[in-house]
Amino acid sequence: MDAKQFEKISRALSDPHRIEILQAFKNRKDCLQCTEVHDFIDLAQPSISHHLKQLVDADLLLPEKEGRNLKYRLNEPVLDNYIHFIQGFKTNL
Amino acid sequence: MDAKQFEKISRALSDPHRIEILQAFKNRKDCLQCTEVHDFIDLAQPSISHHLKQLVDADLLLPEKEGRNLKYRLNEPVLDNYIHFIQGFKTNL
DNA sequence: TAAAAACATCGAAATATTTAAATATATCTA
DNA sequence: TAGATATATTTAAATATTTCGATGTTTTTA
Repeated sequence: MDAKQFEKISRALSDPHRIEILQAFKNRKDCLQCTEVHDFIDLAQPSISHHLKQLVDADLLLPEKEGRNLKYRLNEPVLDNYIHFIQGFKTNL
Repeated sequence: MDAKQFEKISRALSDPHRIEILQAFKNRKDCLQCTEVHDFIDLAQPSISHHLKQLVDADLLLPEKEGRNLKYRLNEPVLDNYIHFIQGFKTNL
């Protein structure tokens, strides 16, 4: 992961609603539906669409179209790479 | 770490100059001086002061005053807590 | 003590982000 | 096929962030 991607992911992680969306994966076997997000976040539909787009653009969520619905999977390898980048800040001498 | 602190740290990490500052710790035994930052980042002094403040406010850097100089240490425990918060996004079922 | 050095703060301009209303598109169902 | 449902896009307003010049504070040094 390069610094540019790290920056983009960090920005995606720097909003309370987007954090809430990601936390919704904690108690879930796999996917999250767009509509479900609407249930637990008090924002207008275009705003939720905007936030999900940020997360997808940062490669944190992988969208899967199912008819007129959209399901999202968490991109765990990218999370791991992000964590690895942070570990690199640490002094190793 | 709560979501609010996670958000603040993420925001602190979402700027190319601040990432560059943190990366400077990689090849360093311990501290980083304010003046040194000025050497490798092409920004006016108030801008660098602003970015360092963001990092200190996010608790990522610990400032230590030494006369008229300021030294910074990386707050590794906070980095670890931040990483732990991210791990919590992962599905654990 | 006067000047220099290191860092912070204020104020303002440029730019980016968040939000929602209005509207568009795609898909499903009756 | 008409209407309903799910999601995206456009536009605009409100707010936040980044940057720098000017200036202030503190500490060192000549």
